[in-house]
Amino acid sequence: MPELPEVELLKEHLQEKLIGWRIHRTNVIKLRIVRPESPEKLARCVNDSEILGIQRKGKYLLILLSHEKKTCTLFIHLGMTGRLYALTASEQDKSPHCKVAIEWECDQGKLVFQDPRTLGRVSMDPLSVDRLGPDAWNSGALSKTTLRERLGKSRSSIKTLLMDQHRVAGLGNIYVNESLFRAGIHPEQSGCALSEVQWQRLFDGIRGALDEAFTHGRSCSLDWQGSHQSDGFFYFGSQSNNRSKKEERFRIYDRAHQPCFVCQASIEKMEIAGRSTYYCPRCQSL
DNA sequence: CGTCATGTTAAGGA
DNA sequence: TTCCTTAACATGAC
Repeated sequence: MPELPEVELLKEHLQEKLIGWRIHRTNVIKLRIVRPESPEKLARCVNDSEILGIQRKGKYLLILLSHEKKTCTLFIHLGMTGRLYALTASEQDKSPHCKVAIEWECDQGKLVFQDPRTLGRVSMDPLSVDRLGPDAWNSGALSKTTLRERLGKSRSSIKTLLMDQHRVAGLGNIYVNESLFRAGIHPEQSGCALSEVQWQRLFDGIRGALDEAFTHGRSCSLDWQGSHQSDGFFYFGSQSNNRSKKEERFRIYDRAHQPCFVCQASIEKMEIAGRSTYYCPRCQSL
């Protein structure tokens, strides 16, 4: 369920749980997840290695491994429906054992990757991550100026540009909608038409949308035992126990025909780049 | 039954 | 070259 905030919180969660775990076996159940190399090669590189660290870039999770005195990195993308969680030995009977795509058996427990739609990916190939633009949350990487430099020369719509991971990494459909609403910018506005004031507002809008998602996400338990089983390590979903939280979380996303929280105008929905786009016609006029 | 879905990539056309 | 749309992937929620 991942855009940048969900992956960031997952990273923090796994950092506390998974560092030092030793992988001894890799079970690839859904072969498609491992690309472009073969599942066999993945298993050779990962088995008998120790987890040294966990990082995030854009929507990718990076697992740093030590394997026979060398280091290597596992690149994990959760796609649309991927979930990753670690179960200690005493927690393993709580695992649902269904929809599992990959399992890593470790001395200390089990690392499980579930992905019903198999849009996610596990890879040793750094190419996709190398091609990402600056991370949207890393303030050393993204500033008002980098935003203008990377998006301001194109005539494409600002929404399309923000969705492009090669320009800025980490924002997806939800947080692009949220960021543009906060910035008061119409999603169809062309990148090269934004004013200096609008770049600043967009930068602040992105920071604000992500920051609020972190705050909200940290208030939700990611603990397996305390959560609904089918949504254990993520808080975004359509579970009934999440619905009220979802309404609190999003100011514009999925609120078509509802009143804008700022001006009460009816929120409109349109399609841009094949994705649902929500905006307030009054707060985000062209 | 039909519609929509947090993502990425390739293909084809203007 | 740039930029757009569409389809594909495979499944679940409603």
